Amino acid sequence: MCVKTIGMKWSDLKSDNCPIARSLSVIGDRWTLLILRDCFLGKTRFDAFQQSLGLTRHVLSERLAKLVDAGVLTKEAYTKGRYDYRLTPQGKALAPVLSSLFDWGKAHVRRAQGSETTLRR
Amino acid sequence: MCVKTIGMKWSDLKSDNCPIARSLSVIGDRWTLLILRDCFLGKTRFDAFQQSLGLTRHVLSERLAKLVDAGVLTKEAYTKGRYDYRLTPQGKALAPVLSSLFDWGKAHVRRAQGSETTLRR
DNA sequence: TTTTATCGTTCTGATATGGAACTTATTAGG
DNA sequence: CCTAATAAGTTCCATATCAGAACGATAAAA
Repeated sequence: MCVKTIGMKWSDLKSDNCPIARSLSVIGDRWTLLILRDCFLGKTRFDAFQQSLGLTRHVLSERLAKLVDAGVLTKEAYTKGRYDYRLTPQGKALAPVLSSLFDWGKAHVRRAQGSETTLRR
Repeated sequence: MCVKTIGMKWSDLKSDNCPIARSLSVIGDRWTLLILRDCFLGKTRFDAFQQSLGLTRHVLSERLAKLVDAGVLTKEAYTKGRYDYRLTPQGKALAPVLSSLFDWGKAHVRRAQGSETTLRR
């Protein structure tokens, strides 16, 4: 199934023989799957992601660029300098991944105490 | 489905309302899903994971401890100071997650050029 | 008894992330 | 028309995390 490699780094995953590793090379970075979750929920804009997730603009910018580069999202200007990010067919094909994560989280991970903040800014 | 929170950090995910976010609080760290893949492939020991993945002992140690703490793996001494890590039922329930990642990677992520190292140490 | 294997911890330098301010262009309001 | 508010980043710096290597402690093997 998967072949042993030596001294592999996280950034080398994209050339791994294992499809799981290659998937993670695209969507395995911190925040990326949550960005995609928001995409499935209909969000398309930079600020919408940023406000929903609370990650920094810098990281969001990098993650979106990587997803566009990987063909998971498209970036289209709806007017000059403002963009919509939308799932490509390849991105939509991630539905089972998010779905299985949803199921597992619901069944097996209890909510920890802490900020129940439903607050909006 | 998921509730907006403000100024959320990665470490706050465990108290998020969204099951996907809570799943990622447990298995969303770098390397964690690859460690679990190896568990599904029958590996049980520290060095086996380390040699397979090439991550540092420090990070591996931390990830394993977190997975044990979360109830995804058990840590059992097979002799003093040496351990087997095995999937709990909760851990085995992650099979659909890995399966969907496998399918998506196989269908949608081409192998990049680069170290095709099938070498062993 | 010396060596080797296992399972870590510690140290140091590199990389990634968080937080905030700053840019540039675009609408919206008066 | 002028000003303010949005949108989508970029830049800067402090902190957190990671990679690489060395160090320890215990246990099995030679």
